Amino acid sequence: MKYWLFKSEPSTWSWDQQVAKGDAGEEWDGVRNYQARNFMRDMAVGDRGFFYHSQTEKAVVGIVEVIAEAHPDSTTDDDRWECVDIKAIAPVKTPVTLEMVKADDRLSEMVLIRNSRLSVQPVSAEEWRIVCAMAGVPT
DNA sequence: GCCAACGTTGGC
DNA sequence: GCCAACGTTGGC
Repeated sequence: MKYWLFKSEPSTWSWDQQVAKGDAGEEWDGVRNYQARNFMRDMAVGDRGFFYHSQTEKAVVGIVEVIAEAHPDSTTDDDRWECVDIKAIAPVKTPVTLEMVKADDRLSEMVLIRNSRLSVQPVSAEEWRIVCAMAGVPT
């Protein structure tokens, strides 16, 4: 099982909207970046991810699960772009802010910090465990 | 609202 | 294949 981080501006697609989709989940569409797309191609059903709000909140606010492997992005005819489907698993007890991540030396290598513009990113098992602990989420 | 970082595009 | 120009993202 692999771990990931999905970043979204809450004004475009928020955690609440994701939760409202329930177990049916939703496409993580609109990604137009090769690196992000390639990470989605690496995903398998059952992989877990953090749902991160950029811009206003800048925090991990929920846990999601991959429920469908990469497939063509329905929002474009351009066959270069693919996306996975994800569903909300649980909210975090405590949002883990960018500030908190930056303040923790163990998380200094997170892609969130090293490449802040990447919207879909891998998270190591170690990073997953640490951030879940900060968030009050059982692993 | 600004700016740095970065990815993409297009001309050569 | 290189590189300048440009657009976008996200943090501050």
